[in-house]
Amino acid sequence: MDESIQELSPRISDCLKVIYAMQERGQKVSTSAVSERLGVSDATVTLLFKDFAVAGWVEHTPYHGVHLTPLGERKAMEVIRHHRLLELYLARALGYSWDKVHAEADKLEHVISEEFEEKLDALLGYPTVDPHGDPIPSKEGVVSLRKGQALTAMTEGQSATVLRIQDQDSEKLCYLGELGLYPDTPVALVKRNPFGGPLVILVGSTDKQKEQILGAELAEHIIVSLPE
Amino acid sequence: MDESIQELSPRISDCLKVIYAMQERGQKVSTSAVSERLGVSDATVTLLFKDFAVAGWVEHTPYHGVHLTPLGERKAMEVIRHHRLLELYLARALGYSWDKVHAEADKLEHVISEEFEEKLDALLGYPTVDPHGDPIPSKEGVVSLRKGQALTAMTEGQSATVLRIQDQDSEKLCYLGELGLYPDTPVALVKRNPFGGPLVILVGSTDKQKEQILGAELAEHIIVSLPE
DNA sequence: TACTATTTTTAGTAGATTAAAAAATTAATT
DNA sequence: AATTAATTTTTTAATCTACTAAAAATAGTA
Repeated sequence: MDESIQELSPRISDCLKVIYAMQERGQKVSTSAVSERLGVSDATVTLLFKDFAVAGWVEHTPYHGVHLTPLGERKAMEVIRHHRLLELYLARALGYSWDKVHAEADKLEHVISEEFEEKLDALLGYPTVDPHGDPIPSKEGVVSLRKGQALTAMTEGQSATVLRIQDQDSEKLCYLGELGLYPDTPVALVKRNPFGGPLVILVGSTDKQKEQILGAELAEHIIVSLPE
Repeated sequence: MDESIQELSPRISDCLKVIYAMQERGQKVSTSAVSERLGVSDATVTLLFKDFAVAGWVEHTPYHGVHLTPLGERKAMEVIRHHRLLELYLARALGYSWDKVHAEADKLEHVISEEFEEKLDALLGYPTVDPHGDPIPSKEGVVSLRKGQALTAMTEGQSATVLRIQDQDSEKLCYLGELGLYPDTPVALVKRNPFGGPLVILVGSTDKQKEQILGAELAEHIIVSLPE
């Protein structure tokens, strides 16, 4: 009767996550970009795109990639909610460092029940952001997007607060942690070197600020919010 | 080079668990008995038995089933340790009722990392029994078996303590919970009716005992320890 | 128009599973 | 004991799913 996808296999939910993440950053969601991120062949992604289109999760324009439909976005939200709730739980309740939560959550998210999710949610006090500052969608699939901009877009002398880190690479996160660059940390831009050169920033609250140098590559993935 | 099984797929670890559980109860581990418990065909189990034999986990006598080698027992212990640690964690930390922990642990046990296991272990204070009274093997695969006997083997008038419940059926556990029959609960046998009839028992410590009637079928799976 | 990139299609591989056939075991009957 | 019947297990051949390499189609570009 129903030809569409019923249960979300790990591959399917991973693919949904990738599509959503790319779309969120305003990138074109092409076959090759997704295949590279998932570590599978292009052919596999083409087939996934077709299945997703049949399920009504994406609009698929052959040779031009996909973009999520409202239904697909809801599906993606379910997956991302599981993932981010788990990340926060691992960090808070089990003492995981923030650079390790992603990999563990990636495995757990495929098997936890709705009941498990609800218990986590309650235990964490119905949180709205994960350890990287990424918003946790509500049960209904609503995200409270906090407006921000890349650290690289700040003007010299400006102050702001770290909102989120859009990178899940363990080593990079580990390094940023050493610099003290966690969500909710105050930062100020001292100097931006030309030609995509490194930034000089002040990290921490005014009483114990520390000057740090940060490559533009990394800074691009640090989202900050300016005070009104 | 190495033909033997490297990573434990869910099917493989589930099969190991079933073999161990049957062997622990002194039952013959036959193809059909295992296939029924796993919900797969006999042919599948025959193939699994062969793989296990090649890996050195079981002695396989064709047409006569398998029994675990010391190596196989160690492998089974790893799987069971994961499972029982998770069960206890779900009950203690997330407030799961004891009749629900089994199903959730069954899914989680296949994906958790060694680091996750260690964090659970430490957080729970290096426990030795799970919510059903089943022993949690140590990291080295050692189980501290507490001697006991089925409730049905008690003599009338005798007192004892519930040691473990050898049943993972959610509904049965739920019912036993209503009767107050948890591990460490004192019980006394008042009367055993003939021909496998129901037992009359006293449940709870002497100040607030309650008389209950219990079918022999259920009582067979309740293991108690007699005082010295 | 021709060349390069990317994407899709096609045909086929590999792993897990099973239905059905064949073999072995067990139990019953003579 | 020998024979038959019933049961269980194993083998075989085939299916189904997820995946990919290579070929074909399409899009973008000089």
